[in-house]
Amino acid sequence: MMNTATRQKIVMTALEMFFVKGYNSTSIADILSRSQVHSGSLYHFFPGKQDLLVAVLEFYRDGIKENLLDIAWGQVDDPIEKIFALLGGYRTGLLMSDFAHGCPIGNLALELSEPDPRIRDLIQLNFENWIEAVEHCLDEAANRLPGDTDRHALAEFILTTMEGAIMQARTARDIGVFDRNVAVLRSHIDILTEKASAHT
Amino acid sequence: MMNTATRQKIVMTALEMFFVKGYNSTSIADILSRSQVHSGSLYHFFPGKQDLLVAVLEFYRDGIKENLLDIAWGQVDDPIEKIFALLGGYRTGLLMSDFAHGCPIGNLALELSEPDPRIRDLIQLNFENWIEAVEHCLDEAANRLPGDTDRHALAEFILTTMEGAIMQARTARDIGVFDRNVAVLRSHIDILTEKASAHT
DNA sequence: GCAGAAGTTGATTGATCAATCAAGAGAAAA
DNA sequence: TTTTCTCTTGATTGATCAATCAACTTCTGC
Repeated sequence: MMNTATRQKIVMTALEMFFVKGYNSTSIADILSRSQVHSGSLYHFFPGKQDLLVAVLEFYRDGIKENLLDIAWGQVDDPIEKIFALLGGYRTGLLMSDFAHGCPIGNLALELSEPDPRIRDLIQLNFENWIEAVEHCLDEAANRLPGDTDRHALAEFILTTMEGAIMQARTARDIGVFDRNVAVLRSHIDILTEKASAHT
Repeated sequence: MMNTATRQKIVMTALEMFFVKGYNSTSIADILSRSQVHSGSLYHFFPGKQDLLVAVLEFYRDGIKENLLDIAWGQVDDPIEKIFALLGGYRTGLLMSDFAHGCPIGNLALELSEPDPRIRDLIQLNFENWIEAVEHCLDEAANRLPGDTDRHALAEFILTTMEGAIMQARTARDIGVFDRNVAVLRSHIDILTEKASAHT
């Protein structure tokens, strides 16, 4: 796959606009005017709007480590604190954007009810990568959790908490909802670690 | 507010289409052809598309008890089981619609990032009513929970779990994700009730 | 029965949408 | 230099969008 400067500019612009305004509400004309590119160039690289979304999701998938995990985990070593640092990254995103940025993938997941299979698979893959990263943290902390803990299910549940907490915080425009949700999750994980340490 | 047969037919059709296809992806023409109503009649009752959405959200708000809670709780007395019966209702909706129906309000909440204040307030109100209903269940079961339980925060967390679980289940088209999420929530609440009973 | 209000019809409007395409510029290979 | 391929330009297309409106019918109060 070629990657000229123009192509990259289009993908970066589309990424931001799809994630803030949503896919359907972002017009090709929006992307063209924002990125200072003409329609012919866009359609030279992408057969249609859907293919542009595919490129955006592939770009996001390939950048999850550098652009999300490494930033959130720069200062953190403890695997369980890494999980909450990740959630804290989304908290910061909410506050800094005045609740405009939530979870890019979550927005698309609900907006595109009957999407192109390529798109559904990429959304699913982005979820799976996120879950896998959290699950890896839980694996690192396995000795602090009860032996029968289903760590994959717990990682899925942490994604669930993040997505639901963002949804409610954005609607209420109140970070308190987000914080209370994370606090309940924290208490659940605290209980698990206490249980595990009591059994040793 | 008047409520002719035509007006109601429009609201019911819009309700279903907004909730399945989303607001932006549902055109007025879609609603007109499905409801067998002509555009002049629609615009006689509603100044614009946004006002139709307002009417839909008001209708949903007013019907939450009869159309959601009473149905889910018909056979259930135990307050904690009522909560899981409510979640089971969404599970059934997912399965029966082949993952087309999720949570109507959740979809709109993420789709409309910068909505009309009336619309944002109505979405928020629908969330609050749902949380309040769950919180009332928790209040009924207060003696089975630890004394320091923040029941409002826990009710918010249950909404979070429901929304996040639906999002993931729809994306994966797999009810297993939903079930695992609910199982983790169930284990959390079980731990709380065990804790409370140990202290008496 | 009559007048005015409420509701209906459906062709039509202008805006905006995604997408097209012919013409040409620029770079690279021969 | 000539040829070939990649990339850019921007006017244009037809489809679809939300919304309008004047003419018409039905209902309601008197």
